[in-house]
Amino acid sequence: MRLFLVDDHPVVRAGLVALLGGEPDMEIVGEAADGAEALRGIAACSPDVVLMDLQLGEGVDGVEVTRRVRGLPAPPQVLVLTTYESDADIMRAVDAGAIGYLLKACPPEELFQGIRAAARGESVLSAKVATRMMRRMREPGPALSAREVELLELLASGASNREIARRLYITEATVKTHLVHIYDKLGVDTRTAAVTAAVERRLIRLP
Amino acid sequence: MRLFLVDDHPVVRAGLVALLGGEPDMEIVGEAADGAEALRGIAACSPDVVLMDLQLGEGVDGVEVTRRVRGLPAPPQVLVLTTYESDADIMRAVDAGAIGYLLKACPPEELFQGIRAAARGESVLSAKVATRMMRRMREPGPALSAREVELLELLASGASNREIARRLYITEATVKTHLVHIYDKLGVDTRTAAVTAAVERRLIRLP
DNA sequence: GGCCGGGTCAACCGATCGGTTGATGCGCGG
DNA sequence: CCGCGCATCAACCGATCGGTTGACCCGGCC
Repeated sequence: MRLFLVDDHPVVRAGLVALLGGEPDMEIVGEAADGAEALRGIAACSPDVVLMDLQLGEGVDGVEVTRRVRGLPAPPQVLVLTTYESDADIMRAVDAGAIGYLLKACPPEELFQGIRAAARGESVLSAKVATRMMRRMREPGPALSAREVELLELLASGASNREIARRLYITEATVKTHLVHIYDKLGVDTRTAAVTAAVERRLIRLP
Repeated sequence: MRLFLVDDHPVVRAGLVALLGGEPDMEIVGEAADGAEALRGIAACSPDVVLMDLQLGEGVDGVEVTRRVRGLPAPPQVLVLTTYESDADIMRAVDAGAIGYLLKACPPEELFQGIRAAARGESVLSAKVATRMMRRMREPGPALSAREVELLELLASGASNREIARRLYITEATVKTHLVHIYDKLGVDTRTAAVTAAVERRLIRLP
């Protein structure tokens, strides 16, 4: 089984080489520390599975690399191996064509089995990730309306209700109504908590 | 040189073992995946340098472990080795008694030299971290105190003044005084704007 | 010793926010 | 057609926040 590693941390790459070196059925045919290097290397050495970190320092992020890798002719499977477990990260990675999502905190045996599963074309999720996904499925996330997101962005800039009203050509009363709905959907009860919750769920993005 | 590793990621521990194993002057005398394990292990095997991750999963965080380690009789040097580079993380780690702050993304050679420097009692910072510190020094930017950053983090969680007071064991009056100073230094006039400004300037980091 | 900055606290005031109830109009789909 | 969600507005109330002034203690520095 031919593996390719993409991770900007030399320590992590060394760890994977050390761990996977003990598995006789696995062979590491290449490594990369950033997106450009990854795309070159993967095209050159045609691995079976790519282990992909989502955060790759300054350049392109792992999601975009995953998307491009999956766009290659006869693409390898991409197995995400990262630190984070936010809903947004998971959804974006899966959307980009990743076949699985493992956390770096997972025990080595789970990693080995995950790689073998990915090579067979089976999906694999870390226990914590799977739990989160299931919960999200069961509880259909209260989607914010476009208008509510619009308010949220002004909220994040620190605008008062009056300023929001002026910028959106509505009255303060309407702003307050929207805010109540937003608090409700995000499960918070202050404007500040709403902003951080929205940023964490990547509903809005700070400049 | 006796080293102790504290990191909740098996992959990272394996990587450090693999990398440091190639250095003849370094010997890894113990590892731990969480705070409690770390404190027990360090007390037992008296290392020269502890490599400490700041994020340790569910339990105590690395900053608190660092503080307690430095409180031991004849404590080892603690060298932080982590992924993040926000001012808040750096300040809290240094405040807790860490002698250096390296990023996992740094090249192995920088890591080796950093460990040797830490063992000699010299401070060491990753290039990126050092750059950030220098810029902070040079810029007329009004530096927030450690206490103010602490408030800012609670602010970002959406806590009210009363909650902040309770969590920090001070009164609401003091909280308000701090907030006025924070608004002043960040050039804003609402708590929400303070949070977004702080996140943009990487004074704090959202979970 | 004296100065200064950081951290702590107090009292006060007006402005704003959080929460509620209730209401109107509009578009969409069963 | 009628319900439902979305967006809009109004009035009200208590709680909280933003801003000010003034005060104390402590540690570092000149």
